[in-house]
Amino acid sequence: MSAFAADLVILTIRKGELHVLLVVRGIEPFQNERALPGGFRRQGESIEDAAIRELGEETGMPDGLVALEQVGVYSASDRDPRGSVVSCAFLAIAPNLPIPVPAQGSDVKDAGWVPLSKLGGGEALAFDHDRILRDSVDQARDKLQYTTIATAFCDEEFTIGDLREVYEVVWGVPLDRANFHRKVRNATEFIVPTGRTRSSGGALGRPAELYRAAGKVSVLASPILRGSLVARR
Amino acid sequence: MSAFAADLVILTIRKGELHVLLVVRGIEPFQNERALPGGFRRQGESIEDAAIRELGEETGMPDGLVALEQVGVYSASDRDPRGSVVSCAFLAIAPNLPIPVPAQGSDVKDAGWVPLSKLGGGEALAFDHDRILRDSVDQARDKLQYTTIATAFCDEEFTIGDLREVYEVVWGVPLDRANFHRKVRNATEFIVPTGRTRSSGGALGRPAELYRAAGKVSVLASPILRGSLVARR
DNA sequence: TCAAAAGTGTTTAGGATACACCCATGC
DNA sequence: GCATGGGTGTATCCTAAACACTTTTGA
Repeated sequence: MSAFAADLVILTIRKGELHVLLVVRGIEPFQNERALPGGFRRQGESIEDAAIRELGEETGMPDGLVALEQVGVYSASDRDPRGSVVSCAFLAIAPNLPIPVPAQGSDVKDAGWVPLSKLGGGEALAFDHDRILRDSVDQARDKLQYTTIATAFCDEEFTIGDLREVYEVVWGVPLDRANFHRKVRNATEFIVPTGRTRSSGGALGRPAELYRAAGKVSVLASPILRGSLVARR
Repeated sequence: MSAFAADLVILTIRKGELHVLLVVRGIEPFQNERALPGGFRRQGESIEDAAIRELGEETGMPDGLVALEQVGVYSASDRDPRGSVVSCAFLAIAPNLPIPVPAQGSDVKDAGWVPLSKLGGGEALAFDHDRILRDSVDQARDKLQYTTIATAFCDEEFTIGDLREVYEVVWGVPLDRANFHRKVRNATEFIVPTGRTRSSGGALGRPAELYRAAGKVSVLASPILRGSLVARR
């Protein structure tokens, strides 16, 4: 039997740490084990449609909440004990996502945000999902450098501080505040000012200017180099 | 009916121009029209295995001749008139490839190298292969900037002039010879000298030092910026 | 000895770096 | 006022850019 599935790596930042959305499987194989959300494609569905549908069923995330990006296809013949299952992995990075709630009658028992630091090494997930998760996070780290994908981690409107937090959390290094500000401010086709500032929010200090993404995710003419913006002290 | 296929975008440089490997289909749908090589996955095969097998059958390229890289999955429900066919697209870039020869009994009538310049816009290829080709070439152009993939376009041993030709042909711009030389020579984890020089080859002038790739294709710490190396005159 | 291609030197300009220093707000 | 985070100024350093120059071969 040959089947086609989608698996999703949904990343978000919570309390200054990178989290991934995981489910606990309610059925065999790998019952009661943790896995990435995902499932089988149905007739007439594109694989992207299947991914969005499964995300909604298994975690309650509404359609259109996140933009999906393909990571790759996983088709090793031994990746699923049920037989030949080809899976397409998708990556999404989004801010302030709600606590997931599996739909009644779905194949999962539970769903929740798990900090990546709590998954260190080892065989933590079902199927080849450890590998898929690692590839996806690597892709996210690389893409921060040379694309404008970081804006997808933020709200519609965001401050440069919000954007910097994305880089710091995903890269795991502190960046120089002043130089980061200038770098992204001067980059073309990255962020555009809205003219508003963030008045409320409980944050201390001077209100920050608000920006929005300049357009679709694109390749940066001048990359945000990881090595060079790291703060020394 | 749902089926899973692989399509291949094989690029090479011939006479200073970027060429793609195309076939003429021998069966319906799109009989007698040009398409990318590719075909259906068989039981127990990974999708990569299927891609390599089809490449051999349809164009006579031996196994292991090229390293394949995933481009993406194409699964729109109307992309194939036969019904629901999910295709995974692969990209390979390689030097000095032979003239293709379709195997007897394969589904293609002919195979050959076609310069990209002869395909300008329009609906030149079967299925959604125009789209797949465009996405693949875009990916190759971007990856030249921030990965060491250009070495995959060259032979096992190559000169810096060979490497520069890859950039110039794929990007379609002339680069400053001297600055390109220093940039790639000083980049870490890109190229390593072999100590030999290229004596023969019919080329005029001083023999060039030979290099080989430093390792697997990786992300460059300092990207080869397209805009900045372009020669002005 | 001449043309052709490889490789190196050198000046200059612009951007990155590492800070120091102001600005605006809540308490 | 003062702590906190946002924003700007600036001296220094480093690399990219432009192009002249030298080296090594074949004819």
